Parts: sequence; C-alpha cells; structure tokens
Amino acid sequence: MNTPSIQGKESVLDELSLSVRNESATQKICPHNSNISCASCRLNELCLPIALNKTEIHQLDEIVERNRPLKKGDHLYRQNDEFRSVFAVRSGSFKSYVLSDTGQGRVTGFYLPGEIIGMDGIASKHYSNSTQSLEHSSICEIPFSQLEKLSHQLPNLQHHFFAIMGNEIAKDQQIHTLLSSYSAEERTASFLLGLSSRYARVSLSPTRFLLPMTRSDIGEYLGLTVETVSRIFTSLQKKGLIEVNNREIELTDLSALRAIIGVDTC
Amino acid sequence: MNTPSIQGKESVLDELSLSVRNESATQKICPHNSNISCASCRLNELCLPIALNKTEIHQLDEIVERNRPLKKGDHLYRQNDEFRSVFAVRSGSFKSYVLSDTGQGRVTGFYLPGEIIGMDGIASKHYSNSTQSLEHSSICEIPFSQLEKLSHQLPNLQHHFFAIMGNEIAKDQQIHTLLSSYSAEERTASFLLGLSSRYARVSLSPTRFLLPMTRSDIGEYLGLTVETVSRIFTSLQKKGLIEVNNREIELTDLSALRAIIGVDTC
DNA sequence: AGTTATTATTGATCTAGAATAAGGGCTTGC
DNA sequence: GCAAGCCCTTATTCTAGATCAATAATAACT
Repeated sequence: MNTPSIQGKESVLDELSLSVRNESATQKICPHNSNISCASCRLNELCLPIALNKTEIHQLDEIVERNRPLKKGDHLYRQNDEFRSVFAVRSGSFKSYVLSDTGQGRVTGFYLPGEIIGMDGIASKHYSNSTQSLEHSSICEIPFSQLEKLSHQLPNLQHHFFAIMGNEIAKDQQIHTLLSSYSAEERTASFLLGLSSRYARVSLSPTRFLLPMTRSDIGEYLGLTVETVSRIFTSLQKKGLIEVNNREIELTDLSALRAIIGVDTC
Repeated sequence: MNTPSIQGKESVLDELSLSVRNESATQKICPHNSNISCASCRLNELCLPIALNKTEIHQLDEIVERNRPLKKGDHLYRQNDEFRSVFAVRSGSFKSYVLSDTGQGRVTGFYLPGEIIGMDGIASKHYSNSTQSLEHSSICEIPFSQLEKLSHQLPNLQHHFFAIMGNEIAKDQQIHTLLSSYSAEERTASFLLGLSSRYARVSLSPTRFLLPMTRSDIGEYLGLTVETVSRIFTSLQKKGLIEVNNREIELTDLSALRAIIGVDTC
C-alpha cells in the first residue's frame, strides 16, 4: 500500500483521516451514545423530525426507543420476523438482503445515517428482508403503531412520512432502470455518485469516504460479480476518475463520473 | 393462427372469450362509465376504500375525480409534470416509463385495475416517470392534498395508504432482486406469475389472459431485449408450460412455472 | 379493402460480463 | 506471533443474452 493506512483501529486521527473515517465522523455528528434526544440530534434536519416544531419533536422523542449500539454483523431484524418498527440510522451503516433459494444472498439496499429502514414490512406485517449492521452502528427504533398514532395527531409528521415513503419508491424505481439497462461501468459510477451525495447530505466529504460494504455486497446490490466490481474499480482508477485503496475511495473527477451515466455536467 | 381469434373488436363474446378479453371483463367489474361511486365500484375491496366503513367511503368518494376514459396511448401524466394526484385504475391498464439519455424508454411498471399510480411523485412533487394507457382505460384521480387531509381525519385511510405505499416498496425490492440475479427465463416466468395473481385479484382467470403490453414493453421492464422475450415465450411453449398466440396467453402448468423461479410447489 | 406501420418471430454472430482459478494482503483469534 | 479466514485483485475461458438481419403476422389508417 503506497498511501498511509487509515485503517488502524486506534490510530490518532489527523485532519485527513478524520474526513475519511466516516464512522468516526458520524460519531461526531450523532454519537453512538444513546442519551441523545431528537431535539439535540445533529441529524434531526434530515431524519424523521424534519418539518416538526419543538413541541412536535418532543412528542416524537417520546416514542423513539434508542437501543444499544450494534456490532458489525449484528442483525436488526431477519426476513419474516414480525414487523413492529421502522428504524432510523443514527450512526454507522446497514445492509438489507434476501437469501435466494440457492443460499446466496442478494443485497437490496444500504442505509446510512439519517435514513429509514424497514418500510418494506409495513404492508405484509413481516419484514421481507434481513438487515445487518456493516460496522459499529447505533439506531433509533420507532414502533410503527405509535408512529401511526402520532402521525394522526401531527399532520406535519403524516405528510413527512408519506414523503419518506414516496422517496423510497422513487429511488427503487431509479434502481430498476439502472439494473435493467445500464452497463457494469454505468452501474458502478452511479453507485459511487449515489454514495457521494448521501455522504454530502450528512455533511461528510462527497469525494472521499470509506466504503462500509465489501465488493461482494456492491456486486450483489448492482447485479454484478465481485470480480467485475473489482475490475471496474481498477479501470476507473486507471482512467483517473477515482482513487481506490481497499475500502478507502476518492472520487477525483466527479463530472467524468457523471458523464459515464449520461448526466449533463454543467 | 390455429385457435379462433378473440381479437375482433366488436366480436360477440362467448363464454370462452369473455374469460380472456380482460378489457371487456374489467368493464363488467368496473365500467368505463364515469357515473359510478366508490361505494358501488366492484373494485372497492381492493382499491383505496378497503377497510373503510360506509360513511368513510362516502367521504372518499367526494374527493375522487372520475375523468373521462383514456384512449390507448394517452398519457396520464408526463415525467417532470407537477405532482398533484395519485390515480386508481378503474379499467384497462397503464405503463410507466422513463426516457433514457439515448432516447429509448425503459418501462418501470405496469398497472392493472385496482392498483394505484403516481406515488413516485409524492416526495419530489414532480412525477419521476411518464404514464401511458395501454388500451381504452378509465381512471379515478385522487388529488393528493385532499387525500392527505382526509387521511388525517380517517385513521383507517391513513393506515391503509401507508400499507399501499409499503406494498409498493416491498414489490420494488422484489424486482430489484429479480433483475440483479435471475436469468431471462426466471424473470419471464416470474413476470407471468405476477400478472396471473394480479388478474386473479380482480376475479379474472389466473391462467388465461391477454397481455396488454408489447413484447418490447416486457423486455424493457425485465431488462431483456424483445428478441429474448419472444424466444423465452417460444421455449416455454415448447416445454408445455404456456400457450401463446400473440397477446393471448395461457399458463398451462403453473407449478412448473413456479419451479423455474424456485418456489416450492405444494 | 388496401396500404402502411407496428409488432412478433427466428436465425446467425458477437460480446459483456460470468465462471473458474489462483495468488496475495488484511483481519481476527488463539 | 502465527495460523485461518476473509477479502480483493488479476488472468483465462466460456456463455447467456445482446446485436444485427430478415421475414411474417397484426393492427391502424384512408
């Protein structure tokens, strides 16, 4: 490896590595520490409390259960578990996946701080996938029946939760298009740009971050094999669009990446 | 063609063709005729009014706009139009699609009677795709701001609309898995079985129906080319699992079709 | 009814990405 | 500190499905 390692568990964080180690960075924004209210959470402008006033946030706060942090690999819930709650990521990251008949999993989504997990279970009352922590993470659990009750009292919350679900639907349909007509390189570029803007949303660098997931996870998510993902990474690096070192990634030419997926770069 | 044509526009419908011509059949269930209330609509047990009592249905009825029927090819809305309403299919069928940069469209969804269209626009306030009628169809338009207001008054309606959106999310994630890991034959089998159960839902034959969409539409939806879809149809027919004549299709061996996608056939 | 445009089928070739194989670097646990 | 697993990369071969091409069948238009 020709750049200094930033993987050391207890390494002292300098300016550079701080901007890269997303887990630590999200800790700053929204600690694993459970003694935090929605009102004081740094994510409250992106998460469920958005558009709520102080009184309303307090009411939401009452129904949120702040569970103890999850270790890497811990499950939030498993496929077919009874649906009880949706979850807001406070720090860390998660992946959802289903097990195919052949035993191997297929990743259906990744979740970063401020994002909502578990809405696939609302209709059938059972989760349709399993969801697992990708690193040391913390979560806010929102019992759905109480969220419904509160939404009924707070039109703002109802409106916003409709919007969150609508957003999930729009996002899923974009992925549908991605998978049904884009090449491996286009899918990968789109994936990286998607992560970029999601990190930007939580005030992290949009051009330098650590991938919380394996190449295999990315492949399963994008309908590609590990080998192809690895090859595309190498090839994008050779073209000078990205810089990769294991999980560390830098997007060195955003507009060229956008050009790959056919977005006008103005 | 070696089976009697059932495509004749004004042909007198006999027992057989009645069960096959879905457009006409759905007319019986829920006519193009606009003078019908939710209370009397044959779809009210599957559509928005589900779980509402008589008074509540009447309230919903007040906000529903029953537009004049759409001809084949008519647009319900276009990509980037301002989001104002969601729509319930009363009869006929629709497809949603986005135009890729290369000009060719990619189909993101098909909608049959009793299904809800347009939820992708809720978050961004603009429709993220265009939606077009595939045949002579009729629609109920539900202005979203009024639906929100009414949902606030009727907990049942709020609950049910959360469920409808949750169902859309779960369905989209299933398609994600389908596209990222299934073969052309598996995708096609899954698509046919999906249509089958959706027709069954509106009391039409689950084994004999007319495809409202072209092979090309199916291909765009499943991430395949027209040629591949056509070849898979031919091959499934040779294996005796289906019987195809142009748009007319019969699923002659449901359990074998299920076996293709790895579902235990009990 | 006859013409044109769209839709569907079938065959022949080509290619993007899968599968297979194999080695090396990290991480984890004893 | 060493061993056992992962995880990632790279090279080689192979194949499912795309692309190209041509024709036939249907539907739509005048």
